[in-house]
Formats: sequence, C-alpha cells, structure tokens
Amino acid sequence: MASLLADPARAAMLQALMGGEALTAGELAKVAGITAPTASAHLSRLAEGGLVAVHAQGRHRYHRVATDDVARAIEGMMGLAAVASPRAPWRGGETLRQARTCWDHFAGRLGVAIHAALRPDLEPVAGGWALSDSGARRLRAVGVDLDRAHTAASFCRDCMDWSERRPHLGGGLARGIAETCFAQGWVRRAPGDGLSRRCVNVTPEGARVLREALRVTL
Amino acid sequence: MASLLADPARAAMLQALMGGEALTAGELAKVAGITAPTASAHLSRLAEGGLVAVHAQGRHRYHRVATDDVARAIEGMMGLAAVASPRAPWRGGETLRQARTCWDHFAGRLGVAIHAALRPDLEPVAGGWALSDSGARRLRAVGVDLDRAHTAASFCRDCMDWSERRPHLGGGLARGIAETCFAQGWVRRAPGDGLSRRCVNVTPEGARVLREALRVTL
DNA sequence: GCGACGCTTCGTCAGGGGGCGAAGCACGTT
DNA sequence: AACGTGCTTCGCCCCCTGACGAAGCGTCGC
Repeated sequence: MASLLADPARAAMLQALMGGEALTAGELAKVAGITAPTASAHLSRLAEGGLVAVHAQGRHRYHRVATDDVARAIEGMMGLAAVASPRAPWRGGETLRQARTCWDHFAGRLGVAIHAALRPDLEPVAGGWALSDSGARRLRAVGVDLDRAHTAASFCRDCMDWSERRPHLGGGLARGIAETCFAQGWVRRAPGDGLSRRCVNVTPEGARVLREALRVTL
Repeated sequence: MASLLADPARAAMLQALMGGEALTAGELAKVAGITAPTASAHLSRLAEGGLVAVHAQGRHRYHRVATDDVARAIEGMMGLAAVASPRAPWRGGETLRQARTCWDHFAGRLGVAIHAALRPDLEPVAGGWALSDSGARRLRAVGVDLDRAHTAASFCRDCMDWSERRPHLGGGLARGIAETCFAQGWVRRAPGDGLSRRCVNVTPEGARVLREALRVTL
C-alpha cells in the first residue's frame, strides 16, 4: 500500500487528483512528466490498489481518487511529510498556500479563514461539528445546499491543513460551500497543469460575498 | 516520506514499535527477519526521516515511534491498507484482533469494548470527547490519573481500529487506562517477538475489574 | 471508411535500493 | 588489560522497478 504512494510519478498524479477533478491518463502523464505508456502502467497499479477509480468515456479514461477514505489518508501523509521534513517551500508554494482545493473542499489560507469565520456557528458533536440555526440561515442565503451536505458520510469535520498547520473544514458542508463558490463564479480554478491545478483564485466579487455574507477575512 | 513506509523490513519494524515499547536495534532486526547491518541502515533512515526517535543507553540503542502524529499517520495507513486490500487474515491475526496495544493505548476487541463501555459517560467536544463526572469518578476509583491525562495533546479522541473497522479511544485518557491496567497487572504483554509483541492478555482479575468497575463486556 | 487520436500491451534497458559478510568502533564485563 | 557484545560502516552483488519505443486496439472526426 505505502509503496503505491512512494513513487514520485504516482505521487504527482495523486496530488493532482487531490484537486478533486477527474483527469485523463494523458493529462496525468504530463503532470508527472512521463510518457503515456509509463503513466498507463502506474494508473493501472493505482486502480488495482483501490486508490483511484476509472471511468471510461469515449476514447478518454477519466481517473479520480476512489473514496474520501483514500483522500483523507493521502492528506494525512502530506501533513506528516510537511511536519517531518520541513524543507524549502514548495514549487510555487506561495500560490498553493493561499487557496487550493483539498479533495472536494477548500484548503490553504482560504480554507482556514472559512473555518475561523464559521467557528462561532459550529457546535461540537461526535466526530465533527454541527451548524447552528443562524449559521444555517447565512449559508442557505448564499445558496449552499445544506440538505445535500447532510447526506455525506460526515457533515462537517476538521481536516488538517498541511501548509497552514491548522485545521480547515471538510465533509459535506465544506464540499457544499466549495460547490457554491465555483457555481457562482466566486472562486475559479487556476489554469495550468500539475500541482497548480489545485490552486484557486477568489474573484473580487467572491471576496466581497465571502466577507459580507460569511464574514470571512482573508 | 511514503517510501520510508514502503519497505517490508521497515514496515515490520514500525509495526512492532507501534506497540509503544522502545526496542533495541537487535530486537528490531530479528522482528524484521534481517541481519544487524541491514537493520542499522533502515533505522538510520527512519530516524533521519523523523519517524523514530533514538535513545542511546549503554551499548543498546532504543528506538521508538517519534511522535503521536507519526503514530496516528501510520495507524491511518494501516486502516487504509486493511480496507483497500482486504486479504486473508494476518499471521496470528486472531490473537492480534482480540487485544493489542496501539501506540500507547489499547486496540482490537478490547479497545472497542472500552469505547462502548465508556460511551455513555462521554460528551462530544471539539476534536474529541469529554468525560462526565460519573465517568471520572469511576475511572479515578480504579486508579486512572485523570490530571495527567488532561495534560496530553488530546484528552480523548477516536482512533480508527483497522481490525475492527470501528473506532477505539485514543489520547491521554486511553493512555492512562492502559497504564493503570499494566501497572495493576490486569493486562499483560504477550511474550514473543515481532507483531505478537503488540498482543496483550487480560488476566482473570483484570477481566473482573473491567467488567465490574467499568462495565466493559468482552 | 480512412486517418487522427487516446490509451494500452509488449519487449528491452538501466538505475537504485536492499541484502549480506567482513571489518571497525563503543561500551561493559571479568 | 583483555575479552565479549551490540551496533555501525564499508564494499559488493543482485534483483526489482521504472523508464522508453514500437506496435496493437478502440473511438471519434472529415
């Protein structure tokens, strides 16, 4: 299991997939800096190991992280690596630290800021957080689908942020917030390949909405 | 980082160290089934990677898991591996499933049973559980040092059990319970090497105390 | 239907890492 | 002081794995 994560090419692919998007084999090959045949071999091993799920569509084969268990374990390993070997900042680290996706929700300074802003409206429950009525009203007002968020395996829980060393929010609620931000155009994915695919940019209007409606201070 | 966990010899060593005891290089070599020189090379790499801490004492060098962050990440990987590749039961799996140590607390059926028994006295708080007054009285009565347990990074939290697929208790409280059980002779480490070092046996008196004082049903 | 494209399979090669034995070092013992 | 023990360093071998190019298979576009 660990040997699947131990290869640089596979690690690069998985980190790209941790952005939450399903990517084709060719894109992943470019991300990892290897040729198509090599990438194909790696991806079949990852699929066999249950780390990624494959979805054939036409002549493309889309790959994504299989389950959120897998995503959480990978994120945990990244956090451990960040603590245990605190080396020089990442390639393009500053952009990545600012705001990125973590599986299906936001991380980096944006994710931590959302955590801080919502904290007064969160009440601890077993294994995570519950949302107060006033918090639910504010989130519904900006269009977050709370009913769907409640159907997730975990409604709202802490998710350790490996760049900020503080938790951000994960679970169905955080996914719903991210989906709303993307749908409304408040947050856009950065262009580019590889790790930079995980970077996101908050648009001026998005910053205004987050500040005024959710009291998020970036 | 992941490549440190990916080697069979190093994985065997780390699993043995997850029992919580500090082991010498020679013991770990025997556990992993390799010679002393090879083990030495592996251990220096693990130490350099920050996964194990070394403590020289006389002509022995004792190794232990460096931090509980590391222990948690390793336990997480084991859980993922158990889910993703559900192969045949472990070597001596039944004994290991029954009762074992997980870093500094109990796991396996014993750990899950303690979780179930204490559950009525636990109240959810951010990142874990708090103990009710009645629960605190019961635990103090059997000699658990709750003041020391509160000084831990986490007083009481869930820790996924990779054999039972359900959480057991971790954190300072679970450590205190395990320490008390060992000190009072209610639970003893199994003899032997390797993974079996993590197995523990509940003595008849221990079973009686756990049942009557803590209402643990094995 | 023909070519272009995406992906996979096969065959082959080279590099790296794990393994051991021999020797060296440090500590404790007699 | 001399020996035994635990551990490390050094040198070497070998296997495993990842890398690519060529070729084959399926899907989409003109």
